[in-house]
Amino acid sequence: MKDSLYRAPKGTRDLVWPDSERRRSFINLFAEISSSAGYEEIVLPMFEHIEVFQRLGDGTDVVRKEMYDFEDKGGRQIALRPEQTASIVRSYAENRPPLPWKVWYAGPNFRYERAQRGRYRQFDQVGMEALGSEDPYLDVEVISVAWRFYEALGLKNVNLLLNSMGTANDRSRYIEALSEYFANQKGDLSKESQDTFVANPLRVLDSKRDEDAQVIAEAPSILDHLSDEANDHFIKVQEGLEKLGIPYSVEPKLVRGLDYYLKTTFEFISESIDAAQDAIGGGGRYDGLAAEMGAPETPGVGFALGLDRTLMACDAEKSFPEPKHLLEIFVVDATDGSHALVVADQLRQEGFKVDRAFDNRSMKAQMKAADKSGAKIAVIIGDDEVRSGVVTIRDLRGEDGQEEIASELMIADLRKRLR
RNA sequence: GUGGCCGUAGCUCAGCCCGGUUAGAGCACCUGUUUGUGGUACAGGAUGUCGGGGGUUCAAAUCCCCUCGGUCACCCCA
Repeated sequence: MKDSLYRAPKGTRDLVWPDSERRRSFINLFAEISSSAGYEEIVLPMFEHIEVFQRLGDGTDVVRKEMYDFEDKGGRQIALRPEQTASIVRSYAENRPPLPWKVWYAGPNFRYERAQRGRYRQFDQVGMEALGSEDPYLDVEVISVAWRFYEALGLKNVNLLLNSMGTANDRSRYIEALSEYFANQKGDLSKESQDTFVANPLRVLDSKRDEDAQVIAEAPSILDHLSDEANDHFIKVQEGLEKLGIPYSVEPKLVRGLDYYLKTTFEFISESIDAAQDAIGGGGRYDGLAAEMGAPETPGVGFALGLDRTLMACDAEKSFPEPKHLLEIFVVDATDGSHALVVADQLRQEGFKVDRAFDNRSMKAQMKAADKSGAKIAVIIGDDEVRSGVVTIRDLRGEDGQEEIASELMIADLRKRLR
């Protein structure tokens, strides 16, 4: 079967229980926390016209080489979404909801790249976006929701890295200064970084290669290129975080992968993940993006968290544990299975969580199944019980206790035991 | 896209370097010891085209090539 075409495509996988349920709980928790901050859920298409994502900038790898794009039967150029911020801004431009517009989302994104642990071709993100305000405290709110979410998951070793990319003007002045610097130091850069420099000078700051460390360490800092406007904004954000007691470190070399960020950018790093993929979330402000999509100038700020990576961090920190089966009752039928059919249905209608075995297996086999199911109680029905109009109720957890109860008293008895 | 490692039963893996009887172990699964009772113990049982294709050879899980997949690192990102 391993060589078969009938398997999940490269970079994808099936989420089966308990992972499937843990994912759902994760999203539910995020929904609860973000909606308590006034964010409403938005459900977006999983694919868009490719132009929507090309707005992310052709200097980004997400656009250059990771796009899952194809032509549909109507000849449209379509791309599976590599992230959801672009779709949200597109939705904003299209629907023009009243401002401020605060939304949260959860769902899969797609990037065509080489898979490895914590990096898949289809991967889930949860995130939120707030459009319509330039208030630096909105940046703080967005960051704080992410932070409180990590806390709610029980994560302790998360670091918040903070930076500012300045205004559009600051950003391009900085890129100029950086380009000039790197152009002079070119000989000391690794070959890979020299290539990166041509495509996107900012990204050189991201290099993890030792040979680049020296050049990068001495590179000009964005913080020296901030206008008063951007600098005031940045200071307000830091003050806000301090008011909330959220620790952060300013990281002037933090360059996020998407080109649309202005002013505030941030990233959450897990210290617990023993892999290269330690960025578990990130975001920032994108005040220019709405105008690019044909809407009036509208500021925006938001973040996205990777579900898989965040759960990797949870595993490492032994927090947000896997769910347990919640089965309460297992019906064992030693006659022909018809009594289990009726009793299981009856108990389920009463609100109990009930399972049973099929195929007329031996009583021993059914008891084994009952034990493995995690049920607390076995309701046993055999010929004797049927004759006397009773059921045997056996406690599977504690000591070997079992007793016969008249059928009509079964529900009352089970309720007493389980509630 | 680049490089390293890996791919043997449902799962975790041994065997591969030094080709050669019916390819093994543990766990899980099924049956029995207990003809109506799980969790422990003991006994027994089923399961593999040794990832796929090609080659070398009298003979390939074992050697060579290609391919697919996984994994780790780079690139980049969640």
